[in-house]
Amino acid sequence: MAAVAGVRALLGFHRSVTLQRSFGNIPAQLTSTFLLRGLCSATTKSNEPKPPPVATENESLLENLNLMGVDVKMARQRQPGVLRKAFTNEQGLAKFLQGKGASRRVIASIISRYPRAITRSIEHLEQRWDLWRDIFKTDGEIVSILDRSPESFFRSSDNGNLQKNIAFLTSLGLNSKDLNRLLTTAPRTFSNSFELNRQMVEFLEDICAELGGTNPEQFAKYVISRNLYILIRSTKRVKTNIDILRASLKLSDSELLALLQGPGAEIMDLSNEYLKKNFNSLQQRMVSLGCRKADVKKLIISYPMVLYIGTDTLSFKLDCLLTGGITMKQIIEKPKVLDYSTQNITGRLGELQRVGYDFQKNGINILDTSQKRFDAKIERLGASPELNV
DNA sequence: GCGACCGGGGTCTGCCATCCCC
DNA sequence: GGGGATGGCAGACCCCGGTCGC
Repeated sequence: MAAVAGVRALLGFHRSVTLQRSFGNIPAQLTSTFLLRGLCSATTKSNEPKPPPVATENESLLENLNLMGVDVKMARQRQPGVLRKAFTNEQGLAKFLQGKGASRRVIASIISRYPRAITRSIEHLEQRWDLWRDIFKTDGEIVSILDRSPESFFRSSDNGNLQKNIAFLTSLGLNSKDLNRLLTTAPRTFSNSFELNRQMVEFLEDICAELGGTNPEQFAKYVISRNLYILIRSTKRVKTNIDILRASLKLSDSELLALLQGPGAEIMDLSNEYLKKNFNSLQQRMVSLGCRKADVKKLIISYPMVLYIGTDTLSFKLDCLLTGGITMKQIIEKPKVLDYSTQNITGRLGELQRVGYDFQKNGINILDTSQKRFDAKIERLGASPELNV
């Protein structure tokens, strides 16, 4: 047993120092094969080097990962094949990320959640990092995204594709600030194949042209900058949503175009079923409150984000507002009040009730203000109660 | 000074299915 | 057949402040 432990320790040492130092331009597989076979042969008293069994996990790799604080159970669950590989670069990866400012905890978490990260060579990592640094000012920003979404950085081994994506998105007129926001918010966009991103952009341009728009390129750019998740959705999903909106609201081409190149861009990526469910639920509720279908259309066109709110949340918000003395007509005229959290709405209604605020006389705009402005208003109302009635 | 209107910013991954290559 | 690469899906808001007109 002691001998085995010694070999593992030696193997780990070799893996972490000798081997990784030269990982750069040499394919990971070749480098590790040599070392592993050499060690195995030295401990089995056999002249025939034996490769590790194909279907079993690499013991020294498991040991290394455990020492690094990796959740091996999670890694096994996510990508079991990686643990069976004889040739990996976990120490090289760790060293690389440490050099970029990642903590031990972050590195372990990254590998636990996306084990394939340890199959990337140093050369690949350096290239990819440099490409990301074209968009971010500091290494720290990239580390925080890796911590959040390791898959976005490590899933693709094609740096050329990443380069193409950056060039393509830049060619759309997206500036460095837009790219920064895009990569921060929806990093998966940059791991998409260039072709997939191009298809979505072309799809958006086609939609604009079909609806009679005069500037498809501008339209696509607008939609992307307004909805940063659009490029990680399928064209099928977006198309279905557009069809749902058109049919449900009975929109003309120009009305639909205006909606999509306005606030409607933000709901184009919702799941199709969710969008339908929320629309039906909203319509049902509004009709039951005596609204006409035209009112539903008016509300959605002026505030499409109402379809983003889950049915239960929306129902609760409406209940709060209605029982607080606000009418449905007021909500339709001023739907942005639904933008605020239920907690915020209930809190403000309570405050306003306390000072005797009259919504019929003063309207409901007070609910759509920043907390600072709201507090200042409450203070004034408290000092001069006659203003409320 | 105040209210109304409006735009913008933060946040948003982990998993499964499929295809393809070795 | 195994594993890598990639496509696609579900999940489901909140808040702030600039500007302008009165």
